[in-house]
Amino acid sequence: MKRPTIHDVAAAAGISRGTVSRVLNGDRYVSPAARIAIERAIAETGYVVNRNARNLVRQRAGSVVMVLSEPPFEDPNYTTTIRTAIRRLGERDLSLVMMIAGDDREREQVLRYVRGGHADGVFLLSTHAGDPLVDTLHGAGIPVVSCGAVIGREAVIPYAACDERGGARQMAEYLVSRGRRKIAMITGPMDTPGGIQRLEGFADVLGRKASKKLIEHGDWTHASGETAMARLLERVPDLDAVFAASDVMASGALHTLRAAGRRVPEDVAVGGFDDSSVAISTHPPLTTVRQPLGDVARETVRLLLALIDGADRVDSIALPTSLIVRDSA
Amino acid sequence: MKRPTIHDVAAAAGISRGTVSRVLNGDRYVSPAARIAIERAIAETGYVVNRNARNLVRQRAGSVVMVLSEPPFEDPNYTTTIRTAIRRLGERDLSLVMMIAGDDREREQVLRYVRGGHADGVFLLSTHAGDPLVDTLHGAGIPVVSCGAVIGREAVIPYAACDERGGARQMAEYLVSRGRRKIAMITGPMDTPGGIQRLEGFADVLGRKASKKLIEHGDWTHASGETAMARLLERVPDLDAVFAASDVMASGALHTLRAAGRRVPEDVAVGGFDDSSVAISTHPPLTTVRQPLGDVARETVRLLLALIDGADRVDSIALPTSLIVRDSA
DNA sequence: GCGGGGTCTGTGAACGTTCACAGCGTGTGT
DNA sequence: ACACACGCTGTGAACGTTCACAGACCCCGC
Repeated sequence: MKRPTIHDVAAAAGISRGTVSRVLNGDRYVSPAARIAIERAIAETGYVVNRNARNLVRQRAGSVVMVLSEPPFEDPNYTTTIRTAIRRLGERDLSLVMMIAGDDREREQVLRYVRGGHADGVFLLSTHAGDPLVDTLHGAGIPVVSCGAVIGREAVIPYAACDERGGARQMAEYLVSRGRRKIAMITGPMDTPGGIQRLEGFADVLGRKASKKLIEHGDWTHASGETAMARLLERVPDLDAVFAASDVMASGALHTLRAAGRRVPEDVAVGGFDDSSVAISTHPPLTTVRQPLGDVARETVRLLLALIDGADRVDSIALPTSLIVRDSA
Repeated sequence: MKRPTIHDVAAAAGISRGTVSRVLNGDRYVSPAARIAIERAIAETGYVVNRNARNLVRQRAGSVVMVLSEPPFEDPNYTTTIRTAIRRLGERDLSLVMMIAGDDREREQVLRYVRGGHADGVFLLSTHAGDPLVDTLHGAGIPVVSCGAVIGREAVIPYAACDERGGARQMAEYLVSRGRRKIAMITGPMDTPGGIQRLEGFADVLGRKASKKLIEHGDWTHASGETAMARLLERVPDLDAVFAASDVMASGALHTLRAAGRRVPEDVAVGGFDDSSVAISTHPPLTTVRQPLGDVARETVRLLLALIDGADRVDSIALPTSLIVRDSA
């Protein structure tokens, strides 16, 4: 009934537990005979190493904590990121513990958890500028990386992200190439990398034509896309294209455009960002920018593992996006 | 530099480590004087209990593993479920470890993890009928619950879920009450509770009018919604309503209907299920059935905790859904 | 004054590993 | 013949807790 320990394996194989530990950890210096005897004993007894004991003596946690900030919006992209992270960490026998840092109490909990040595590293997700947790975590002397840049802390928290700015440039260039002349933009919140950098990319291409009149700020939600579009139409009734920094906001813009009697894409072209599940649900389907989410997650984990392995610094990385052309532009 | 241990706290408070352990675990039988001395020492030293040591001696894992099956589709609902679960488990100082069981290798990994005593309980998510993991996990003698019923194992794996059948009934009744006469349905895969039970609820209301001609099966994807709708239109050109078992499939149906020149809702009413983010992105916005995702997750955790605490059986529960009326029906 | 129950405290052993160390053959170079 | 490295193995100590036990103290009733 009791779970077999390393002693049981040693006894079954007729070898000392030290040698069993050695084969468990892939040490060289163990004779072929001993190795196969032990491997058979492990199979027979169904032995599985006790992580608590191992981590206790090794002074490690054996896990990485992924910290979700709680944004007011739903991000369907989380699942891909989580999946990928689990996979990559699993290869190194690290488990992924999830935590939320939505309010102060939760931030305190995360901090205690990390300070208590319960994690070997921290994986930040969608953390916004000024989050108090960032500095305290970094100060705790534990490896911290972020999936997506942390605005204002780009230098201190390594990250992997998609090339937000380049992606926005792709979209802006595409709209221009299709002959659009008055192109507006609905940005994300300006304390997020997606909010700031997608606007930068837009401005890179449009130059002085990206006037303040043509810019509205949203908060990633459908509703904010609707109202931003309404304001833009009021200010610039003859605009012929709009680039929303997310598909969800683009779908909001579509609603407003339809209500105003504008045809898409004939009168107004609409571009989105993310290539989320919403992109193909709208009418017309959205031309959008796809992020390589799996790759971004994989790279983020790679950075974290490097830090855990002792690297004293690693370089952040931006991965290229791709333009997905559908009917809206 | 080194993390303070219980010995350091004991020394700082001038009390033995046994007593420190007692206040840590809320034992009665500790004098007020000792308690405050120790509490101050804990605060001063910044002591946090070492979970590995604690769990080692307690023979527990201190965590619950959430197992994601890998379905071919994206489920934006995961995040809500994960969030809620983390919250409730956190209150009991249990951490949430995520694992994926998409292929055999991963299932093996989950099994080893659980068999190795690395988890105190298992939280299944979106597991489909016939998943080999279910029986082996249950056989491992560890508490297992599921968020959403596991088809074919309802009796052995306790679960919390929304009232799928009742929700479908709500939608069907609503369509009938609006005067619709030829109502078709696009179901989910018939090895999932959402696939089976939503069809049952539909049949409950329509009775013999729910003929085979009016039923098509999808796989939750947008594309499957499109093709299912096309087949239905071919078979029953004069249908005046369609109920899709998910919003995503409903959005696929909308595309096909539009391409066929049908107006929604004038010619054909469309109903969805989930009230996901796509429900408000479509044109027209979807009338749909909302699941109380947070409550479902909370109840699932409650069941799991009860089992972990030693209950030998708990009762599964179904939570009521609500009809969200928008423009599509 | 004594037994006994309740409250509180300290101590030793255990949990299952890893790691450093010491030891033992066996072969190899001098 | 001797030293020495090399490959391999066993052993004891440690990691930081909890838990059972034993004992000290105090109060109460007789």
